[in-house]
Amino acid sequence: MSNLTLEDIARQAGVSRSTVSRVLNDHPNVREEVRRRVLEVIRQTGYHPNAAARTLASQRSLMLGLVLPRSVSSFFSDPYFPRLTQGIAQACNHYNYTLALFLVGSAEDEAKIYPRISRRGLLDGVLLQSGQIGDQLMDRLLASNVPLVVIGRPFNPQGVSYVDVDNVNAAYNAVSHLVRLGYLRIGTIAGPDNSTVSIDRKEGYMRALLERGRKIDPSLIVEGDFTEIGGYYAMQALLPARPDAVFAASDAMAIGAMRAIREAGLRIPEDIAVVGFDDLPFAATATPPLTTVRQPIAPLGFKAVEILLDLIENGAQPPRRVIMDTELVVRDSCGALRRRGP
Amino acid sequence: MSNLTLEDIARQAGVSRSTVSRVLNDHPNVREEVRRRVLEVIRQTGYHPNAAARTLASQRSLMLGLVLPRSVSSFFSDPYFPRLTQGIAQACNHYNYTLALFLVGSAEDEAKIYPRISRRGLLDGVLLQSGQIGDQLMDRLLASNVPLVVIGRPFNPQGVSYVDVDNVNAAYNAVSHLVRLGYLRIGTIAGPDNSTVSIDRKEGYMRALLERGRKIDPSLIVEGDFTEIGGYYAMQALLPARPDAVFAASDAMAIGAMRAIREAGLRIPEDIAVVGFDDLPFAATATPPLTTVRQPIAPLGFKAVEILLDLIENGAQPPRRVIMDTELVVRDSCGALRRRGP
DNA sequence: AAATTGATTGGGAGCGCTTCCATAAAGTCC
DNA sequence: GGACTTTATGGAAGCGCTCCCAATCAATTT
Repeated sequence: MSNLTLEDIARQAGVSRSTVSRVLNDHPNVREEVRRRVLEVIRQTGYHPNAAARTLASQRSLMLGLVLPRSVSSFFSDPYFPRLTQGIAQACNHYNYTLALFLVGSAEDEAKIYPRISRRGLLDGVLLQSGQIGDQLMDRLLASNVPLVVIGRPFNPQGVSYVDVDNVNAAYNAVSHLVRLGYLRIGTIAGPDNSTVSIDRKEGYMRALLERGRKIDPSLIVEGDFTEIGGYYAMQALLPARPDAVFAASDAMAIGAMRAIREAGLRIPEDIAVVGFDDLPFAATATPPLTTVRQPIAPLGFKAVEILLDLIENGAQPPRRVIMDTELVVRDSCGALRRRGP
Repeated sequence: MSNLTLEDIARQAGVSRSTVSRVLNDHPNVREEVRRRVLEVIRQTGYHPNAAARTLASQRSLMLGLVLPRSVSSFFSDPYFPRLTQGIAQACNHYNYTLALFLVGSAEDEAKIYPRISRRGLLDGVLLQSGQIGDQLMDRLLASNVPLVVIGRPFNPQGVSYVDVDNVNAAYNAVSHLVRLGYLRIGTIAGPDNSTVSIDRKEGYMRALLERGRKIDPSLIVEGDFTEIGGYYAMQALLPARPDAVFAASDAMAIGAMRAIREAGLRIPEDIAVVGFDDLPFAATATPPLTTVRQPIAPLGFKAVEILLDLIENGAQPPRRVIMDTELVVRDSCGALRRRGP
């Protein structure tokens, strides 16, 4: 269709290339009549400026990268990531940026992807889902000087801009709620110990218990991997410890836990109460409906983009930090609607 | 870090720009010793070629676009899309392409996104999830002459390359299975009538019944929207027609239907058997485990990329078509394991 | 030994845009 | 009404790469 160039448009509109460029970029100082004439030619010819040429000349690609590291690339088994991606994509649309998606599936992928990310002239900035502790990717990106926003607090946050929710506090509130309802043996299905999310949520769990003078019983703490099936196995491992309530560090794990509880012939919440984390759509329609911590996943992604654009515009110093609020959504699975706390 | 250019590398290695370029692009006819010397300088300096300049000079961006149209942007509520995206991303990694993701969330988004997609010099090709019938996007893309592969048969497939599964046949097999099990009032929760997937699956449903001399009872056909909640409401609408089996056009809807059935105080599969479509991970862990049609979602995405690269390489004529196989996965929800067919 | 071939290398012309600078035209001021 | 701004436009120099073409030189052929 259009192998047209600025030059062609300029000729047809009887102006110079510069003027067409000004029109294209909404620069002031173009006579209204000229602007109209140029726009008309553009419309008629169906001209679209060449992105690569623009990027090369202006040194801005209007493109952001979203990197989902290997450790989380089981990924699309947890609806958290699609939601996040959606929020990010919305923000990109809104601010007229293009989103490049990098799913790191393997070490091999990582080797291939990294040069592409750090290649100059491709991305104006990078969003990185924080992964495992010890993941090299963040350090490499940081070193490459690309504007970078991390989603989820990195283990080593010096100089890094990131967005997150206050996981400690959120978990603290959820578990406190169980304590108030009078449960005595409250367990937790934590995430893998090598991520800050997991650590923070477990921390909140422990703090809620300790503050009420409860002891921490290690047999009531098991580790899952944020997936349904992981929660299922974790719950099976937890059952012998006879918990009367469980705080799962993700909704997916909570659903798995509920399946394990039912299969063991126990009732929710009468025998074991369950609280999750995320408030994904299926939490509300689970049987029974899941009490859970709502975190604003898509808004988190949206905000991350806004911060990234700020970094691109105004430099990365000082690092920006945004902590978003969570909310405990009380439904049936915690027994609050049936039981009275002390 | 690197505002280095080819020129700098050339100077440091004592060769010309051309030679460095040859090394970078694995051209033959570079003396082994020179190649090594150049690579060493590149390694030492941490040089990465500028993507925009490359694209501009070579007229290839090594970037593909994935467009998910508005009609499916409820999107991440159905795990189908994440899976598909994953398959596509894998293929992109494998073939060293970068993936740009375009989630069309609104009419406004579409207006903003379309120019970006058709802007020359950004994408070498486009993957489009087929959306509603009458969606303009495909026609516009087709008209813009970008290499294009559609995922899911488009309503008007002339000249279009696409990948799909044989939905008619897959549905036919699923419903035939229910017929063989002896169910007499087999209903279906179809997808919205404005997409080819829905039409094909409904077609397969009807064909399976008609071929066995059954009548089509319109009250046994209701429409969902491929979501869990849509399936839930559809099932509620279906209950008065007293079906003894239901074929849902997606697993998400099947899950919703099962919830509605349970809430009505009926048992699965004793009172109503359920069959889904997709075989998403949660199908296996549903209660009872869901009998469903497995379609190779990620491989479909992978294949779509391969076809697209073929189009880019060898031209779009003739259009390529790939239909992948499905498989009926028999679990508990259809009652096959308890009941004997005639 | 002259001619031909083939493998290497360098030079230079773009790719299609942005943006700085110079220039021209049109106001503005006392 | 001349000196000075302000506004609008064109020209040209890149942005950093690829790739064609010509040049060089060694190896091979006749």
